Amino acid sequence: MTTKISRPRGRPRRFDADQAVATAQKLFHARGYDAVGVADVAEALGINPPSFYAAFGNKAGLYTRVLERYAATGAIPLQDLLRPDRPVAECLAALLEQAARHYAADPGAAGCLVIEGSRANDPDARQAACAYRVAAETVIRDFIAARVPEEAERLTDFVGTVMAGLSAQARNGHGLERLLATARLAGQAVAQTLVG
Amino acid sequence: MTTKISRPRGRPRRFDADQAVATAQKLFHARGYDAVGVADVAEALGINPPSFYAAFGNKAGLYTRVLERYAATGAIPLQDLLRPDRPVAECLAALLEQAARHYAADPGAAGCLVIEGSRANDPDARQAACAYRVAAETVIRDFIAARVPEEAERLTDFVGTVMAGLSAQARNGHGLERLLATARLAGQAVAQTLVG
DNA sequence: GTTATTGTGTAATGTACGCTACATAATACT
DNA sequence: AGTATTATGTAGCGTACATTACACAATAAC
Repeated sequence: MTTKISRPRGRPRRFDADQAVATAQKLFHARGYDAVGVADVAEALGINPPSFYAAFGNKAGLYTRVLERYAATGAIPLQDLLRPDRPVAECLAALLEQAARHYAADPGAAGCLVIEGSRANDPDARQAACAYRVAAETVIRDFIAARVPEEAERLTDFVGTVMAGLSAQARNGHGLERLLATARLAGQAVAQTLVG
Repeated sequence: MTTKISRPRGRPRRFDADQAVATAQKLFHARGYDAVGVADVAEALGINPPSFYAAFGNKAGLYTRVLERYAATGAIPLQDLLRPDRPVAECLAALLEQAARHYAADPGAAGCLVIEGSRANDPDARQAACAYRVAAETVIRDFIAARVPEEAERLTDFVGTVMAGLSAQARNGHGLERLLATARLAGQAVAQTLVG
């Protein structure tokens, strides 16, 4: 007995929607939301625009699917890095290091999908990406506030700023070594703050 | 005897080109290169597209004029901040603080014109902005290398990353206080590096 | 005054993009 | 077999944008 529910009614799709989202994610990550056209996505999937719109509604709809997939599979695992049983400074330093590795991992990508998506010209896409960015910031802020409440705002802003900077520098061509060196320096700053 | 050279030949312009560049700078700074259309600029200037193209060639041509003006009048004065007679850490901290103040100064603006322009979708505009960004990085790197050569690469990357992050956070709505707090924390990290 | 030169205004062109109308194909249900 | 349902393919619509053709206006040189 497999998990396959009885086949749906009409003509079957010629393409897999989840794989389409994965392909679109690569495109959006490499070129940014605005620079990727629906025609580009359709061509990459080997389908025509109507099939695309029947499956995803519109371009922004596809993007929300991409963001969901990124959050679920591709994003930095905040919950694993920000552990209540380890020093706050250690966790934040690990987060910054992980960000550096993450942004340098895929040479075809350009920074963080969410951070860069927050700058899209399309209002719908921008708001969708911003929501994920704010959510991530909230997780970080809450983590810090539970342990060092008086530094939560300042450290959250600092970490967020450095991550945005790392994403930008990854887009500017910085490789793993340079990003990592920058992230470690920032991590030391966090540690210094939490000691003083 | 004024500086006015003899009037040019044909019909005089109805608008002042330099003031037009200033107006366009505001638009580009507030909305970004891609989001500002030629029609927007023309409307803001009270002229029609042909007058615009006669004066500036094309949209990218106007943008190069805007960048020149920004570098000459609106940008952060690197030469004043990076002084050979003061400690390197002090200068870099002052630079970061100045960046925070700069990006928060105009609520209508969105970050650094050059840094944000480096992300434009239009290749011509992007390359033009990137050239200014690279030039600024070179000034910073040379300044550090003349005093602390072994840290020049690392500190330049760190300062550049934080500035890019500050510009992004300014776009995200961070005000002067938050940007300044972040910049000061980063400045302390620089000082810490140059002591250790 | 005439002519050459330069800017302006109207109106349009070409192109790229998001999106869709419509006829047709492929499948499940009866 | 027949019908309802869903997807596909062709082809196109509407819009926004950068850019320009062309006739006309304003000025300097002669």
